[in-house]
Amino acid sequence: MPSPVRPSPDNGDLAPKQRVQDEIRRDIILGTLPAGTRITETALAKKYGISRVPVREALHALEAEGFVESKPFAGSTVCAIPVDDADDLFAVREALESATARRAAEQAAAQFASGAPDERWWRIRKELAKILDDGDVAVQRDELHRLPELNMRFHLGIAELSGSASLAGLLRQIANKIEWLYASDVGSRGKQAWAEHRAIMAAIDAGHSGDAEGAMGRHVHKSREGYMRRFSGK
Amino acid sequence: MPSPVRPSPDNGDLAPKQRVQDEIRRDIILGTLPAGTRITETALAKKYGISRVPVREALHALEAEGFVESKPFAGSTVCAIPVDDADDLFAVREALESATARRAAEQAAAQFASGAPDERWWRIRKELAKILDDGDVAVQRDELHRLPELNMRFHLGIAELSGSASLAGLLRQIANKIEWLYASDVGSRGKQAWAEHRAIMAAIDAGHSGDAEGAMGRHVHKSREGYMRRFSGK
DNA sequence: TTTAGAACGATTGTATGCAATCCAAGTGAA
DNA sequence: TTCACTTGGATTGCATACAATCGTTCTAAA
Repeated sequence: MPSPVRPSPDNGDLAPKQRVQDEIRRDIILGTLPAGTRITETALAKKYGISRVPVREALHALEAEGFVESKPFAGSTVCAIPVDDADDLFAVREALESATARRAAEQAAAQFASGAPDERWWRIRKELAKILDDGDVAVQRDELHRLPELNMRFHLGIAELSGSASLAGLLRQIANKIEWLYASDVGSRGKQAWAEHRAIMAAIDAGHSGDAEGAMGRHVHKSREGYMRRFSGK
Repeated sequence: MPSPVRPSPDNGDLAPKQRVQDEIRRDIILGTLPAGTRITETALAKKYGISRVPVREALHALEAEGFVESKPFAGSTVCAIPVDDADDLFAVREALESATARRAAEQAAAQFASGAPDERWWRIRKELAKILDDGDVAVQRDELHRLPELNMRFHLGIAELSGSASLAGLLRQIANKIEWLYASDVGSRGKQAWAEHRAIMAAIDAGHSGDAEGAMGRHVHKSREGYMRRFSGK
């Protein structure tokens, strides 16, 4: 049996490589490892009590994700927060998520049309339902610190529902960077943003691809404006 | 001295890991390794005469790029060509490259304004000049098979010129997938598309960020329409 | 004092060996 | 026949050992 409750997602049963990768990424996003920090495989291996090999693979993956930069035979350093790219990243995200929402709606329509229920589709759909419920509870109880993670899982879930692995992969990358942009100011995207998720989900469930695309586009656009207003002062 | 001419980019002096990674990606894009092909580390290690470790890292990188899919303890398989995602990938690329072109123009303006010349900037700018010249020569001689690679290098070069590592990284990912979409039909994007590159470069050099953004956006949009017309029959 | 050059330490890159895991074929009894 | 179980092979995941490379520092000569 898994532990009944996970206060912080420790992922104790994951493969060491994945565990280390998630841990380092988290440390970078939360600022525990500030930009410019030098990272060596040996030090991390000792810290986590494992060999260099999984650490090495984790670091390479994080390099592909844009969190660390490594030079051959010279070690890795933590990249700078892409704060200058914020507006552009949001622009790309807007195009990307509009597409995933529309495709998710198309998938939903196909799902209800054909009599053959797709196991995978229903699993994701049920998970999204739970995410929405959890978010509503969090809003009611004013536990806004839980929203960022739930928000990310919602958007990635929609991407999964779209059935497109390449779009979902791209979104994962951008979502990580945007989470990094919000840094420690995590609890501020607010209740209004969360409320919009229900409308997006409803449009997808109804199979209204145009509505879903539009709702998601406006939703992301508001996020973008909110961010730029608060952080960039524009 | 490096070999004077490289008929096909063999990259004989790169690190084994990088070499293998590029080779496998190329085999996948060109169709030598069709979708669904099973890939094992041992087989590749024997094929390239190296150990499993660099092969393993190359495969993980290709998984992050979306070319192969691996399951724990079960091996990897070549992913399917994301042909259904073509239109969406082009849409994302349009947003992305509009941003890189605008930022590249801003960088150019800053470059000419301040008296301090940036070594890196000029290196990339000179490389772009050479790419443009090579492309023109290829067009004049009707060697259209050379255009796809030059085209990719031009667009990635503009991204480098933008100075944004995160945007450049995203474009690399999308560009790989789009090259995959064109598959073996590589020589067909035509002379007209290439001619537009000069106008984009001129707008960037002039520091006209709006013009650069617009020209690049229209350029990519035409590519998108061309692709969808020829391949998707829409 | 300055500078060219060599030697050293630190770090990554690669190779090999072993452990963990999964899948499928085979085996036995109901 | 069918189904549960075992068992074997194949494959990846990890640990350890060694080789290649880069920066720096120290030295010695101009």
